[in-house]
Amino acid sequence: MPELPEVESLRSLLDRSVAGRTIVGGRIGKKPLRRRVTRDFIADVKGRRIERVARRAKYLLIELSGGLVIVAHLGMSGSITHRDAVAGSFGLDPKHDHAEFALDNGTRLVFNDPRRFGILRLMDRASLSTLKELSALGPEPLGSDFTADYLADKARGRKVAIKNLLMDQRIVAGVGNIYASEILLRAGVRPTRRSARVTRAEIERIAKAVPQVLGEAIEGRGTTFRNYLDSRGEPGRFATKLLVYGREGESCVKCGTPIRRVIVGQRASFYCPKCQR
DNA sequence: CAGATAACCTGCGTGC
DNA sequence: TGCACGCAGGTTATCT
Repeated sequence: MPELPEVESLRSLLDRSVAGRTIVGGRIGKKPLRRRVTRDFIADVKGRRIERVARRAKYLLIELSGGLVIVAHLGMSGSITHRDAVAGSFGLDPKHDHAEFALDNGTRLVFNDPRRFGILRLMDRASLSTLKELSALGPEPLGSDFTADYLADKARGRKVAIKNLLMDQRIVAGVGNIYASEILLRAGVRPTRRSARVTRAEIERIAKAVPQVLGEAIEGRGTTFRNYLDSRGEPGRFATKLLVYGREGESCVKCGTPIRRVIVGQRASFYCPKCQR
């Protein structure tokens, strides 16, 4: 479920709550995650300290002492919750807990993912850059190398719909289905437009909207559209700020025109036919 | 090569 | 209540 803002919110919560703690034990579930088989690496992380929690695109990087790092991707339905010894399961079905790390203060980190599209693996920090999934990623959307010039260059000659271009992690890393619709509303561009046909002025508006929308979502601690919860079991606050996503038939907040829903690249997309051309 | 499509999973809401 | 169906915030494999 999570896109960049949800992962970044998780990162910052975890960095404050578990950095400095030592992993004293845990367990890895029997069912493998679908995208990457998770071997039982509890013995390898036991006794190591969590130095910091970082992020690259939608990947969470839990850096451990001794040069190891736990790479986690939440897929469509994953979450990582930080629970104390007496806390419940945060409403998550324990049968989808795939990993649990016990910390030296009696709390634990739990990776839960019903659909098992996520990734959880342990690697050497030094070999992180060789990880295929990470090395293919485009620039961070909140970084200085994601610019209108860059986006214009990537859009040039491309027939793919602009919304698909924004969701292509090799172009820019972190935009997912919800925020792509929100970004294009703010930029005033229909999601179906072929990338090569998007004008320079529109590209500039999109390049500006990307960090704006993602930044505001991070401030709101992400979006809870259905049931996503952060590491404390709390929903994100950005859901109330979604202006088009999930609002088919509702009036556009800017002009009152009914919001439309179309499928672009197999994904539901929402737009205002008047505000977006 | 770019682009389109199917596939990987489980759960939930809807309508009959 | 049960059941079929459509839908879900991601990514990859496999076609044309």
